[in-house]
Amino acid sequence: MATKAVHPETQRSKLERKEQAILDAARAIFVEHGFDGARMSEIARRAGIGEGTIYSYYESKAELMLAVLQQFWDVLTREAETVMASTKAEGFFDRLRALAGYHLNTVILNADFINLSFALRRNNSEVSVSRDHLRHYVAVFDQLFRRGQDRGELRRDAVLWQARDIFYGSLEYSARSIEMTIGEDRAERQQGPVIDQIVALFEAHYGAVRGAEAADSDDFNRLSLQIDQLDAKFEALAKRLS
Amino acid sequence: MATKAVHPETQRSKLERKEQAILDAARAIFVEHGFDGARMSEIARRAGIGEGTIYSYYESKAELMLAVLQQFWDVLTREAETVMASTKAEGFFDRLRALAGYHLNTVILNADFINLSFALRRNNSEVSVSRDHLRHYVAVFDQLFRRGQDRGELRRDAVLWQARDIFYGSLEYSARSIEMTIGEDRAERQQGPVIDQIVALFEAHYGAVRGAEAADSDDFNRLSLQIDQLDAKFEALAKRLS
Amino acid sequence: MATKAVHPETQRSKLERKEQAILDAARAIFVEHGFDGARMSEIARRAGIGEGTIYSYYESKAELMLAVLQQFWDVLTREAETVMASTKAEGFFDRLRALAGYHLNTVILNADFINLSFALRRNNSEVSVSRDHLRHYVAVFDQLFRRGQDRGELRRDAVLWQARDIFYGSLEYSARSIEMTIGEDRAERQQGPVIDQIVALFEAHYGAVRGAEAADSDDFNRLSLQIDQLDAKFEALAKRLS
Amino acid sequence: MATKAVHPETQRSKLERKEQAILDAARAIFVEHGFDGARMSEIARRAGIGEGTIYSYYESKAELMLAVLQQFWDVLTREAETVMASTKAEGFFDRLRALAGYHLNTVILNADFINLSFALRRNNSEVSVSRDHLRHYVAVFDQLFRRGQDRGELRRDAVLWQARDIFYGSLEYSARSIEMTIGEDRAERQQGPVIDQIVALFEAHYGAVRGAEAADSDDFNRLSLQIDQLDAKFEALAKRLS
DNA sequence: TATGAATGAGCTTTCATTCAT
DNA sequence: CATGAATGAAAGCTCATTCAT
Repeated sequence: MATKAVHPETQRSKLERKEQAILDAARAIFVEHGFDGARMSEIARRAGIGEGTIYSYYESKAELMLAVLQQFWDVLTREAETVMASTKAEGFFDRLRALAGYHLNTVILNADFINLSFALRRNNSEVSVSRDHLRHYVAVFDQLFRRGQDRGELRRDAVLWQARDIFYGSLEYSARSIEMTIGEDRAERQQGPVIDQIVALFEAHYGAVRGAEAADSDDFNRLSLQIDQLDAKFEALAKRLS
Repeated sequence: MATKAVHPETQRSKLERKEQAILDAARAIFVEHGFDGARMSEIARRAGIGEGTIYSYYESKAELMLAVLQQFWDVLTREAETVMASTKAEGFFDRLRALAGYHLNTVILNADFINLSFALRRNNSEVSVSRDHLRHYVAVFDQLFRRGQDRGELRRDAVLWQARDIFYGSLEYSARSIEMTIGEDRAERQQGPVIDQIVALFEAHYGAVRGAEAADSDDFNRLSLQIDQLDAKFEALAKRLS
Repeated sequence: MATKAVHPETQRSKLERKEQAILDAARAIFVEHGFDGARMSEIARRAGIGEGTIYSYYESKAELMLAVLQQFWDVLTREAETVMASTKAEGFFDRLRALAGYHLNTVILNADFINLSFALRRNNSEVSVSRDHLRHYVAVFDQLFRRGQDRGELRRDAVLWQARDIFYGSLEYSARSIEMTIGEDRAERQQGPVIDQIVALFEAHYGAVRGAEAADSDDFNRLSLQIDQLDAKFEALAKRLS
Repeated sequence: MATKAVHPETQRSKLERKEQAILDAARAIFVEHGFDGARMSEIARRAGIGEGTIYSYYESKAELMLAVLQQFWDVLTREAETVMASTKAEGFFDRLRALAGYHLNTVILNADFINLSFALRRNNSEVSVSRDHLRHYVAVFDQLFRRGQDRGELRRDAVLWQARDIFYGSLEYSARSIEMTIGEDRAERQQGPVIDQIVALFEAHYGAVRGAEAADSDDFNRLSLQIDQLDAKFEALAKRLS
């Protein structure tokens, strides 16, 4: 009886293992040679299967690439969400630090593939990654940022997409610098200062005005408040329209 | 005698014109189809010459690509230097604003080619751009930043490469967002807020701690920024309505 | 006991049913896509069996094709013989009419397969139909013709193979014309005139020279033929009008 | 000066020679292995050129096949017309004999290619010969036959397409028989009797009733005349409608 | 015996590069 | 130098056939 139950299980898991082997091999070869430069035969050899076998899993080279991209971004998104979920700190900047840490590390480790991923967005019409993957991934930041605004830790007038570009743009360029500057092993040591920098920058720029020294509100502050209120009205309007 | 002197001049300029035609055609085709997707025959046709002729200027497709990249970054660097040279303002943040404006605009206009340029860094071993081009280009920022520190406008403890990554990373990601969000013509309007944002961010984070006399200016700047943000939201709203 | 006796019977018939399913599926697919265009996997799917199973019945694609051809011509021959056996008329021309009717109808119904069958004779060395099938099939005509000569209904000096070629050649080309000209359902109506034509032609050309008593019949036949022709023209006219 | 005039001439004729070499090689290989079985590399080798060169003359294998078919039928049609034009005899049956002789000989010599040509009509959707080639070719017969009717040598009530099928069908089957029966060299000797046969057959069956013995018109003939008149009316009607 | 996943030889087609003119 | 016809290596993909289950 057990045999009967286990058998299909084994079959399926074997297929899944093979499929994953193909994906892994494909990713490695794609990263190494780019999409056009990668040869299906080499992917097959690396996956330890025959050339034709790939085509019973994926209809074409382009579709294989798509599957690799899909899985990559799915995993990334899930991990980022896990990191957020398992961060105990409640404050925005602590959580931002956690996210920045995860992202920077990930970008450094997967720099080549992320680069390839972006490159395909432009050139290759058939493999163009649906931007949804990326959008889904950065949604983690978006959620965190909005929550920070709701909690009063961040300025109400901050524009989300600008903050997002600053966050991810800075981190990605920093990742490249870290990669380039150093060999592989010391890369981690450099990440601390970069993250501190980014978080500090967000604190300085996007942090809500706090404490007494800011409280000696004069005309300027009143104006600022009025603008904030206007801003809130806008947001409400925008929401009603969408 | 004049003839003898002029003739080679004409010859040379004719050759140079042809070479430039090849480079222009190559860049257009490379951008449109990527490196592997571009056909030498199409480049030749676009340049108005025979297929074989290209090979008397460049030894191979890879070398042609290299030449295109070379020229592109050289022009960019020279333009950036010109922008800096022709900016009359002496203060760091004003000059930074000028540089940011130039860079953002350039990145938006040449987004596809810059992307291709980066893509080749990884994938294609034979066309990998020597990083020197880029290093040369960002030297403009480096020089500006160091001068800011020397003049006492920036904190002495700021780490140059981190600041540089934040500057270029933020701008590049913002450029992508602007591109994606908007059609072509209104892109310029969006650039203002983004630049304000970046400059304000540098001011807040890297600006040397100053006395009370700067407070007024600070408040003004913050208000200005808030208004800019509102403006950006307006634009977005207007777009959604159209 | 009954079980024991019946069981192998069932087994055998099951196998035979499966084999026939393969042959039927193969014929359909071969006709639809030609020999090279047909895929074994599609034949298997259509036969409702696994891909590999075909190979326990036929060693290769070529052999399967051969079996299909074999069966096809065997069935044709057997049917033609049955038609001859069940024709009560004794006179040559009546029997010829019966054979012509059967052949024309068969060729129309199996036009595509017969075409494929002929095509393979030339092209594909491994599937070349042994000409014996065909020879066996046309033997029905040969026998009939010789009997006609023996009975004194046909000229003694007629050359058998020439007559045979005229008979089958005319019918096959007529079948093509009928196919092309008309949709499917009305094809049968057109067959009458064609058969009349051929039979009349054999009568006029191969018929033994007879006495006056045949003259009446001859005239009748000619009138009948003329009317048939008119009928054919009617049909054509009717079609053009619809 | 001569050089200038001759040079392009040479160029063009060289290209044309190469193109013809490709067509010849293609025809040979297609005949030998069928459309699917033929390899482009073998065609190239036989034409004495590189593999890729074919593709600067024909876009694909299918198009090459089409060109071969095109040329083949064009040549055949032109030759048949030439034969008809150079036949001095005016009588229908003499001219028919000339056409039959040409056709039979041609079919024997090109049997394999004609077979392939027919085979493609069914199977291969992309190479299906437009039936216009064939229609154009048989138009020679059609014209001849109609002229025979006009001249009163042939029955008015004869149906053209039936006569055509009998003519070409008989000849083609006869050609096959001749081929099969004999080696190559003696084939010609066999052609005489076959042609005599066919012409005699047309004379007996389609020849207009002549001479006095047919003139003792009785009721039958009157009926026949009436039918002929009916037929003429029909023809007029059909013409008015088209 | 039946299955269908796996195989890999072999196909057409593309295109950077060469070279006779 | 300029040309573009010719080249042929190389790649993606198909499918008859095999074989472990």
